[in-house]
Amino acid sequence: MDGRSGRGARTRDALRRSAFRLFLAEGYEKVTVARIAAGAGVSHMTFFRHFPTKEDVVLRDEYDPMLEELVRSRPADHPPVERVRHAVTTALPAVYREERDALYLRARLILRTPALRARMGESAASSSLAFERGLTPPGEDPAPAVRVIAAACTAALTTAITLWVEDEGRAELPDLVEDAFDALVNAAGGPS
Amino acid sequence: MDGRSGRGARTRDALRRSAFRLFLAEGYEKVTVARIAAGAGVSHMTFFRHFPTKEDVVLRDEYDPMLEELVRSRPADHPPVERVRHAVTTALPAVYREERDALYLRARLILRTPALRARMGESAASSSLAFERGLTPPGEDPAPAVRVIAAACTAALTTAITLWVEDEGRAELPDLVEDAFDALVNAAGGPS
DNA sequence: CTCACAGTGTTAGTAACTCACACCATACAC
DNA sequence: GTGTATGGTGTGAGTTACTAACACTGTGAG
Repeated sequence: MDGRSGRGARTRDALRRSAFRLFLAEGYEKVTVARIAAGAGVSHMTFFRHFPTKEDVVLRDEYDPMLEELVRSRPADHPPVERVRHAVTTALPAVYREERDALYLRARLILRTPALRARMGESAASSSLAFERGLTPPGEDPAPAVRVIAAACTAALTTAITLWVEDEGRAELPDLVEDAFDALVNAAGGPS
Repeated sequence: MDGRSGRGARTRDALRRSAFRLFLAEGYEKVTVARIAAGAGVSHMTFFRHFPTKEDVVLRDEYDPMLEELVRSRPADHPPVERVRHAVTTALPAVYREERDALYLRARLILRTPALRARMGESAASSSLAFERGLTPPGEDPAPAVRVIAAACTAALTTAITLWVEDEGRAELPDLVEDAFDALVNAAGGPS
């Protein structure tokens, strides 16, 4: 049981905290898994029992199920992009108010570390899957068009986060996300 | 000079061929870099001089500059998605006729190998950059909206390839790409 | 108390990658 | 020819992410 309560979850959190503390202080590459584990008072094997790879400490997040539910909860006759957009703009501000700094530092760490940036596509794919599922009635397979749209929405979201980090966090992420979805919706007809 | 002629390019190609032969026969994970190198008659160090990682033998491609040029060559007052779409639907059929099988086997290998799938986002990012550049006048920085659109087009393209492989290559990739761009363009207003 | 079991530690691997440095082949000067 | 750059390659030793096998411990149920 690798669940979310009990001793397991506590060392898991300790490992994550130890990892971020070290990564932010010294950079991802300079920190070995052994030191992360030592910082959490466990051995390197325990690290790998909780996170399949070093990259996963940073990349894994838990937002997907929430996003899927939020998308599903919008009326099915609304345009799919709007369903996704509404889900995101509903969920984001709450998270954003609570953990803006942590969110920014994490995004910056990912985008500035080649090894992490390289594996970002995987997180994106998993968000995309959540959108696909939210847009599809339970039991059915997502239609090809739905998969394209889900992937495009994910691309918009990822681009917004990238712009946020390039801007060094001065702009407000929810605004950038709004702009990104606007750009996506206007893509077909609008001028360059 | 790691260019495209001379002894360097020859061993580079030999390494790529050796790698694909072994990967397709035994699977990506079972094959070590040392064996790839041996198959090309060189040492493992030579492998890493030509490809920074094992994954790069499969993931690196050379289409980006061509795509950028094709996008740029379309009139700048056309909608950006159409410029990208035209570039892709122009370039793809030629490549497709010549190397359909190689293309399919490569795509399948990537999508079915976790380590390669995980790093697909990196290739996607590089195609996206090519689109951004093609959509932006030289010397200028790509506008945020352009970056969203480029990323969305890349997502459409990637989704089409994924569907092609899931379909086991029965459908024609150019058709799937057309459908994916249709879905993208109709995303804003169309029904679910 | 005992038993079950999840969580952890130890040890010993494999394989991807890096570094330092020496070697060789082609090419061009003289 | 002989020298001499230079790009490509080999050797060998090292670091680190990750895996496998197996033994240990603490906690909770009966």
